[in-house]
Amino acid sequence: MKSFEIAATDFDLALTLDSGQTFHWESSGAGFVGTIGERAIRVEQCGGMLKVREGGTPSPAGESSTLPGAVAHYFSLDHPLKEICASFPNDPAMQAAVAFCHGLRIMRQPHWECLATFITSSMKQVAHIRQMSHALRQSYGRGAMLHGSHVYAFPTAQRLARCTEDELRECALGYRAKNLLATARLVSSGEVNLEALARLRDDELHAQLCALPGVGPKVANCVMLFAYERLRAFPIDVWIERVLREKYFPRRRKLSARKLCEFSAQHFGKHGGYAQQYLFHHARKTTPRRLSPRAR
DNA sequence: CTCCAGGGATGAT
DNA sequence: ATCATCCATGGA
Repeated sequence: MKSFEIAATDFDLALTLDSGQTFHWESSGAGFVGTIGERAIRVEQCGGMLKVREGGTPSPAGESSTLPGAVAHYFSLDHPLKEICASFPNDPAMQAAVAFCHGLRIMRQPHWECLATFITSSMKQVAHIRQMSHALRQSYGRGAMLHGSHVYAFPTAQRLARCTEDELRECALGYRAKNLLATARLVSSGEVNLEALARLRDDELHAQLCALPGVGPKVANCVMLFAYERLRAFPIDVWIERVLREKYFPRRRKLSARKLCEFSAQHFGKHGGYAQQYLFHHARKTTPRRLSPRAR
């Protein structure tokens, strides 16, 4: 059981983990428990420091990197956040989002874990995506012990490829099960090499990801941004589309999705993905939830 | 009960 | 090339 601290300035752990880019970290007292790849981790922020503990069974393959290095890499503590924010356009919506999201970093997630999770994300709220992620992990992921409780890694493509569609449906995936299974088999067979895709240019990577079952432009951009460190990638979901239309094109009818995509690509610059994440999280956390029918 | 969610695949214009 | 429809599931 290893334990240590690392410095983390301009970083807000809770904000980052709650921003809708990863879906498996759970609160544990003042900290969080989850996995970084195959490693079971507890991490707690104390000012500018991260207290980290690694739990349970070491991974069978053995991790090549040191744990402090893996944590710093996973949370992208090396990203120059001030420079990134300074590159954003200077408009009111963006300023409000930046003020709201201080310390939010775009993480570097494992390729397969991120791809598989976002395949399950279509037409699902964040809470539902978390449920599906946990179900897949508990059913098919490798378990480890941490603080006397079980922590599960995300299942490998090889493991999911051996499942039936019905088995995946038991994790409440619905129609997404078919796509996840098909993509898992492509990755498992080696027909698609997710690590090799990292060498491609942005447009080529986007095209290759969109060729996978269950992956369209939006999911491809999420995977590019959250797993391949393509900080220009700008996923447009229902929230961001709403923000763009309301804040950047008020009372303009007939604005195609194509035009919104072109606008966001040119307006938000080389770190557009960061800008997108700030706008997304700000909108999601400040938009009042609809009253329940019962309350009215 | 209804409405909607970090969409994508498919088939019709 | 754009547009409509369907797809399962569960919170609010």
